[in-house]
Amino acid sequence: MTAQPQQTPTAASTAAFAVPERPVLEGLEAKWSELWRERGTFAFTRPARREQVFSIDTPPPTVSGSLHVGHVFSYTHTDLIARYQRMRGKHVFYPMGWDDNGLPTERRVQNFYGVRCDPAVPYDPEFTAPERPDPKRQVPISRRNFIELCHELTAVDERAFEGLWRQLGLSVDWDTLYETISAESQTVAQRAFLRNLARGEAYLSEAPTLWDVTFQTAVAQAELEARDYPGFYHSLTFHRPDGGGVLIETTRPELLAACCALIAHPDDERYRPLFGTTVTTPVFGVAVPVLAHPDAEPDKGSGIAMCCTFGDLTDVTWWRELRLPMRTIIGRDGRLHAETPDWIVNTAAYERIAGKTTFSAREATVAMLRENGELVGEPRPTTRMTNFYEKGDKPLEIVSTRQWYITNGGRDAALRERLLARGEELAWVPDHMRHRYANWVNGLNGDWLISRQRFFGVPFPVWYRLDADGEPDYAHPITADEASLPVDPASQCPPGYDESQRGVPGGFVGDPDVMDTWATSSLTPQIACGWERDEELWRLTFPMDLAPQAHDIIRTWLFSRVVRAELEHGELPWARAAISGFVVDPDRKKMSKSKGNVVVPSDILDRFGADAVRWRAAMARPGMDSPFDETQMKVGRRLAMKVLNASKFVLGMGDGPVSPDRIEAPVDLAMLAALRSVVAQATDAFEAFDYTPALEVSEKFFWTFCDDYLELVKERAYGDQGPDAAASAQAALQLALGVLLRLFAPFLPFVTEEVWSWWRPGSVHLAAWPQVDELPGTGDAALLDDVSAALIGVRGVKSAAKVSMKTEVSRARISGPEASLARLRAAEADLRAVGRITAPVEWAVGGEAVSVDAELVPAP
RNA sequence: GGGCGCAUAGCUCAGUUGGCAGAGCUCCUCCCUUACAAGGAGGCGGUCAGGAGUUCAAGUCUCCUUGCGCCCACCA
Repeated sequence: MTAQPQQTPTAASTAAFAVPERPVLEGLEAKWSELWRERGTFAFTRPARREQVFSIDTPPPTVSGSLHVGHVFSYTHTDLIARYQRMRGKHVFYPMGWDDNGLPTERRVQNFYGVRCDPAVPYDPEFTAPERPDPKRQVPISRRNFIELCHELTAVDERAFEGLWRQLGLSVDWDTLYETISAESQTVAQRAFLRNLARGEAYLSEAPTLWDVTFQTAVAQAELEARDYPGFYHSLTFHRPDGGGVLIETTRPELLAACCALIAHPDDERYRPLFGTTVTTPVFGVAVPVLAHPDAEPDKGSGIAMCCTFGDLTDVTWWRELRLPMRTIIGRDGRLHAETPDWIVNTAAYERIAGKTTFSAREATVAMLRENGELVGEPRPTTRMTNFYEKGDKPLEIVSTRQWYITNGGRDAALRERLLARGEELAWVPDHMRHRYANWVNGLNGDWLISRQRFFGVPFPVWYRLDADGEPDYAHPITADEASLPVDPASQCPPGYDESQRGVPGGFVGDPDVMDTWATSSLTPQIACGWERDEELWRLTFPMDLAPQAHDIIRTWLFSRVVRAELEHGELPWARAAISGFVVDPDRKKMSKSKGNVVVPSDILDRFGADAVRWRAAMARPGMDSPFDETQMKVGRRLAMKVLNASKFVLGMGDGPVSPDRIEAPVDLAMLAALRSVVAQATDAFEAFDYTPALEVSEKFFWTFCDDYLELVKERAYGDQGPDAAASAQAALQLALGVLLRLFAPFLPFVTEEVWSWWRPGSVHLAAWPQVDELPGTGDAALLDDVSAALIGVRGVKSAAKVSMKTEVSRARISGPEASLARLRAAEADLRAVGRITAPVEWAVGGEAVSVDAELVPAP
């Protein structure tokens, strides 16, 4: 934001209002965001009853990422609702959170400082990060040093985020800021976990797990992303006892050493005779059974597949349902085990792939197949969909590991039904988004894996007893007392033990893992609303009113919060979810850093101003994707500027406030009657959480107000028709402006606040949302339409003649339906003034619409 | 393959219960007018994706087709 000279509110000579000589948009963000902070304008104050509160479960942005224009839009959408509810008199509980824990932060710290966490390295209190980080050669540092760097960098990132949100004008209460890595959040996450554990909803299980070899951690189903991945089909020959061969096709020949069966469909005539027999694998000579399973697809490949532990999720199904042996060859680092497994017959062959990456092992295996004549034909290129961790760039492997899970209905039909029912109970804006939730819940294939083999996160508050051989007893974890939370089992002892017993037989060991980020952020309602920390706050804010977010995280954040609230409280965490669309590039593609089409939000805020950007955001309806287009920002900026100028004009005439009792002119009453309808429509739209029509209807009125009404009454307001006529116009103008500023306040918070400060006490954002009854209803709104039509007619004549609008009209005849003419007669004086019509208007009944015929005074 | 959404002016989008096709931007013409030239006024611009049906009447309701987007599934 560029520093701007303060606008000096110099009172105009004739007006009582503090209207600046030349109002400008520049500097309003800096001025008002600072004043709102000083005055605590958006501070949450606690009322007596829950119904007086409107509470919002703000998405905590990942501070290790960068905010893009899509964030700006969706956070603006929430702010529109927040500001409306506040003006409706609600105590708006609108916290901000920073999601700073977890793998994204670790990754950013690694890249930013050129370090990596190595738990084996001792803590170095003197450590300073490398001056010139080399991303290729990351310096190994201790866990504690690493976590310190995470805190250091997130603090910097969070200041930048806060600055952007203040510039955008989000009306959050910064005193209720939370961080997902804070001690308080850790306490909530650990407490909720211990409750889950006690109720049997959390459990430890050794099972095949989706594994990212780069980050060396397990990942959850919700974090998968299927991508196209190139590969090759290889045809391999397995050997039958009778000397014949069985042809199978695979894209992953490096898993041949992990093969534990061949599998075909039970009805497949080609392979029926083989079921129950044994074949031997090529290269490694391992005997494996030929089995039947309905998941085998006869028309895929050769119709018979090799099952390995594990190539894909189908392998896992077969392994589990057919009770096959576990033959793991890929380690957590993505390399093949260095030691030759005991099931391998041809050990010399395995030694040629031992310790290699999957890529090298594939080449070596194919070479051996070729040498043996067991490769049929040549590998054929193909592209298939492969699962990746959404933040990773290598395909996921499946390895058997011990992990913590939380039940989510993926393996429990009854729980799944309960969660589906919650999705139905929830109000969705827009409504069709509920299908995405149901779609996801119905597609779950397992419980929620929450443990990550990482460092910067919430530790599991459990320890394991070590038996006489030093083996952990995973079946009976020692849990922390709730009163002791948050705990770090890596540095604190379980109850009844001391530090000398750590890691020794008969002693204990702490759980080494941390919870996934989503496991903490699934508890944002509990964190923000003070669950078991602040009973009064909890009672006033939970369940919350609104869960705003974009549609990409319905399956993660939205669903996981429903799960945790259902398990812990047996109810929805909020009444309503409001789903924002994405900002896409002009080609309708999702914006992403890798495509280089990301628009930097601070840039557009600096160039167009926050009100203009917010205006554009508000034009994107809930759930609708919206292409980025700079020209649209200019329209918002023009509106903000118009508000400034029109307000200056309205407040600059006369001698200050004029009582609404003075309003008598039919034109004035007509304008106010039309505004009544605008207020009603805008209110209805906001009540349905549909902010776009609220803006559209207000804006449409405002432009007519400026272009027609303001022009029409200008001369009268200056006093050309006497003091009473002037008073009527001035009072109507002031009354309308007071309403319009409040209608625009949620959308254009800076410019409306600026104008409000010229003539009204307090903040427009704490003023009451306009009511229909504030405006007189005695006028005939149709008069305004007739006047607009007549004005367009007069202007049309002048425009067609290509003369100035100041050109005098010597004779004007207005024709139209009788009712319209009757209304227009009441405005004749104003019409003649704005149209520079020198003679009385001639009225001619006829036609369905108002039209104007005029003779112009020739230029001298 | 399953689910959801979208298709209206060159572009971005409105279009309530079926009742004369709209706005803004762009473009063209004009006007430096005492709130506003980062402005104002006027105008050009449509086979409502295609087809069938219901109806006095369909952009709107029903069915089909096509195209686009998103989510999920899809590693033999």
